[in-house]
Amino acid sequence: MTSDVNTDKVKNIKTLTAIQSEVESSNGIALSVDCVIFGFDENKLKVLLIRSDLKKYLGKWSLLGDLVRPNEDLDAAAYRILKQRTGLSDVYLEQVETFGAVSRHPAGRVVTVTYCSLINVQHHKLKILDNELHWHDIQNVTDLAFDHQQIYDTCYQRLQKRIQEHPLGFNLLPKKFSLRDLQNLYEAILDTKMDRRNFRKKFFAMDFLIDLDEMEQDVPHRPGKLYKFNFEKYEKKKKKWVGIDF
Amino acid sequence: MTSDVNTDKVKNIKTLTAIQSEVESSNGIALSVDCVIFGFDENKLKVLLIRSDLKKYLGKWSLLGDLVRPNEDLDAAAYRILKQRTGLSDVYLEQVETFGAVSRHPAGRVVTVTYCSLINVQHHKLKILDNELHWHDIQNVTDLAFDHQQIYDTCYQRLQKRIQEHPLGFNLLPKKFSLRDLQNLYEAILDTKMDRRNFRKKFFAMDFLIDLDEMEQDVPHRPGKLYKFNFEKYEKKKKKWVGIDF
DNA sequence: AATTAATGTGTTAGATTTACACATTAATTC
DNA sequence: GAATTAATGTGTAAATCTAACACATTAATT
Repeated sequence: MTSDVNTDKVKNIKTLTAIQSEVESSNGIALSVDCVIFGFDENKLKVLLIRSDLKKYLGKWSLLGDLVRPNEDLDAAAYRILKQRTGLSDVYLEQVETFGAVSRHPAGRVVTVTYCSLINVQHHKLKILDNELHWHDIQNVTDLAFDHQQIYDTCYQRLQKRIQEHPLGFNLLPKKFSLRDLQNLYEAILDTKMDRRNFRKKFFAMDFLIDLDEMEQDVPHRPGKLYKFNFEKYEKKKKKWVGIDF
Repeated sequence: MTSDVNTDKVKNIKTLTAIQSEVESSNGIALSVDCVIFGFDENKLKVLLIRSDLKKYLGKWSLLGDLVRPNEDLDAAAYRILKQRTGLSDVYLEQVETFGAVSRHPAGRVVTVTYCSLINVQHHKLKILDNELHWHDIQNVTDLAFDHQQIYDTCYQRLQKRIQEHPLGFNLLPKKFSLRDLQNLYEAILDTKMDRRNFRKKFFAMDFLIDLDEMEQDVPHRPGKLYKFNFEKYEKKKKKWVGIDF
């Protein structure tokens, strides 16, 4: 790792100076978006972080973000960041929460709208050649720059909640996956172990998995069947709600 | 009702002109908060709305909101609006979502952070003397100004979801309530009918209700017992999570 | 004293969740 | 190529939760 923390290798990403001048010139509140980008690889949940380019946070990791442009919708700004950093468009993206404590940013008053994104690491592996941009294991995400630790924690909790109630997880997996892959994903995100038999029963009972009549290749044991998720059927049949439970 | 839509009876609420000048002078993005304030009265869920003070939306109702001040946290801005409009502090308040479509506000680029609040109508009944500020039945909330219909719908859906998983409802009830009151509340918010016996069984099984050994007064039938919610016990015992279910 | 309109309680069938055990398969090893 | 290994794949029984449903009780009213 280099310590050249002011490098700006990706075009159109604003530097500290740009943020400062924007905040000062506006004489008001600047608005940014920050993205918590999750991926899943080697049966581990990962998050994409970049070195902070602020001296105050030298060496610390931070989320990917940028100022919102004057004529840009919030979602569009988040998509722009994703596209710039991962090369991917057409990915899952959801707004989570807006953080606006007065002193959260050293350059001035910057309110940030945060997004959670889930991407399939396979699809863009080759795009990340930048030393300053890195996939981090979930376990090692501590002490981020700014208030990014709090933002990250919030987004991770949101992910844990949402993945139990919506079929988000498939955005993190290859198109074809085994039930073991799926269970590994859930175990990684929820940080728990589940019973293999009950897990399968659960998903088969939902009846949203399409059996592809294909088998895993190149596994050092009995290969499992491959499935894909039936999003069309899910959209038609999804639950209205559950019941009182707290 | 008067059509004097530019009246500004509450001090410190910015007018259209103020917003316009703020947006123009900032040469960037203005930030506001909007509050969806729910109340419960006469067994109906209500929402507090005010007449829009913009000519474009003459006669339409809108949410309560204001620009965020340069040195004000987002939550503080939302609390300020609540306090100004209802006289209440110490109320339930939760950030829901931020809306920032480029053309959502006629005065320029205004991004708004929206909050959902639940208040006990009994506690402040006397404060609302302003004709332009009104409790609306949930059923009659249509065609709001700006993008406030979308914001309201989002907050109402969030409320429906959250009340099933967290003890939010008690913020809308008197301190002492009967199980019938509680069921009426749930039925109003979720827009459904529930079986009285199963509803009681559910809440008794949770074991978070404290029997006050008091009875309803002045009811034209057999009075029911009064209860309060045991927040301390809830905080200690609340669920970690549920399971995969979609 | 009879009527009314609620509250308060219990049971049963069905569905869901949990815990748990054994047969099967393909790759690997000997 | 037979034995071994390390997975996948399936089934069942107990316990819990949910949903549907009926009758006795109470206080106010007639």
